[in-house]
Amino acid sequence: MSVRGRFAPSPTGFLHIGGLRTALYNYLFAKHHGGACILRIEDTDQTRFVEGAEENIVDICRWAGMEFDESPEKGGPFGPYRQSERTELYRNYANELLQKGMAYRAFDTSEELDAMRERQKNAGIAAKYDRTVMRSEYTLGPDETTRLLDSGADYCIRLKVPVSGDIRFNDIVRGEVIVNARDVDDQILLKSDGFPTYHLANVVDDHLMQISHVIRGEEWLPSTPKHVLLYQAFNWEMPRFAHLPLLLNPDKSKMSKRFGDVFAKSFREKGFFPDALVNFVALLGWNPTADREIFTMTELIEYFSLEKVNKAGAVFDTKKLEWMNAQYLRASDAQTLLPSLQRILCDHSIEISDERAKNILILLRERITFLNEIPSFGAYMFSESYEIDEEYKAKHWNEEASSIIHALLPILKQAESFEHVQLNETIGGYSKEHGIASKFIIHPLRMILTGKQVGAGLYETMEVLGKDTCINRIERFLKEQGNPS
RNA sequence: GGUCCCAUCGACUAAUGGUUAGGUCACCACCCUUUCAAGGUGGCAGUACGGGUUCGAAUCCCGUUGGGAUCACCA
Repeated sequence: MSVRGRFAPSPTGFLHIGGLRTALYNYLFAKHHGGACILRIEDTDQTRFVEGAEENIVDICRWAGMEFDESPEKGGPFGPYRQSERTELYRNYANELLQKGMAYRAFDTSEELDAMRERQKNAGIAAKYDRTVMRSEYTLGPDETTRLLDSGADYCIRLKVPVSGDIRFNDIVRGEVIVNARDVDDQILLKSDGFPTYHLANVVDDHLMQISHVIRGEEWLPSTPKHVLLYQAFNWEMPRFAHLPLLLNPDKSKMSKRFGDVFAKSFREKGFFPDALVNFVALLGWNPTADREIFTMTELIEYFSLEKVNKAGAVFDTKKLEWMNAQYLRASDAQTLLPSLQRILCDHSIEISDERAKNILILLRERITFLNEIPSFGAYMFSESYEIDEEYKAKHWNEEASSIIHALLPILKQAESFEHVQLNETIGGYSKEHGIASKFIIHPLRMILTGKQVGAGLYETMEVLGKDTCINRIERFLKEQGNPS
């Protein structure tokens, strides 16, 4: 039987980084087995619908390098892939359960339900729907039920959970899980607005869409027994379950906005590369060998296995993510990065040639984490109005430095080549000839040319800056300093 | 609170009964050096606790403790 996985998010907001990892694991697993990964939108809660959420999910997954085999926009043999377009289906299946006596109608109002929970809380017992005392069709009887139905009263359909017996299933990452039916609530399957709840819709769709593996977050583990009961009630073959460990805040609670931005798009906006994010997130809860850190999507697919997924939750360490991004920044082909860099420069109203952008990129990328740091980190590359670090200047600009630079200027002007190797010879030669330690030359020069004490090698920097620019900057600086009065 | 899940350095993890418990991030030191990085070398640091089983336990079993998830006409 072929592997069919699914990512089934609810369009209630921007895609969470945890959601991205769930999508990724589904994708990696399906692709590893040469199977299909489908996207299904679980929009059965009309009250929580958020405009644009579905687009964001699709957009982010594509950005991350995942292309679904079947989806709302792409279609497929088991569509539609939006649950709100399948409501008729769920109603029919709910009715089937009603006929089989595996489900029943309940007429309680939310106030009555609240009161029930209040009573149970006061009595110190677990909150659970009590079909023998609430206004279910069992307490109401057939006549009253029919009368209520005819009068158009609101009702929902609940799952009739057995009063005793074990419910068990085998989870690929957790092993066998056993729950007693007495601890399982009579879950609502069909809401009074005619829409299904997650539980019904997800079981019906996973069956109809022939999903072989349900890979989802650990937060679904407690409701899985309900799903098992549903498969049994329909007499359907169960998919295999795999509940993924949670992504955690630094304090080990479920990763949330409390500790910063957790939307996948925020990481994109900050400037993380999709490959780096995917690489990092893949290694949160799974690791093929632990003797290496950098993997391409193709390699992740090749090595992925659910058996090696960890059980314990994983703290999301932004520092390590940043390190990884820097690794990608350094290892990536400069030519490939060029379009992104040009876009960033364009956003800063900087217009330079590809050739020059590439040189700057190669020069600076060793000391930054994000591509988008280049405009500010390398401000002196793009404008003559870069600022000079006063502290750095105070430290390295004095009479001696002044005379050195004055003496060096004509030499630089005469220099035939401004390639860094040549500059090394020219300036290094001057240094040797006059017995001046090169740092007494390099610091003042760096200060004048870049304004800051952090940056790439000076000769390389000068080469990229170009002879004219360097000479002009030195002359201008000397002029400004020379006549204080 | 009920139910369920989990437990190796600060963090991510490797070691599926036999290792001086390994790697990566972070941190510290040193080297390199032209500043800052990067890179290199080294260091700090862990099997939550208590019982079993076994010749031998991070690994299997039980308990304790701790953490987490979940208990909606949300997903």
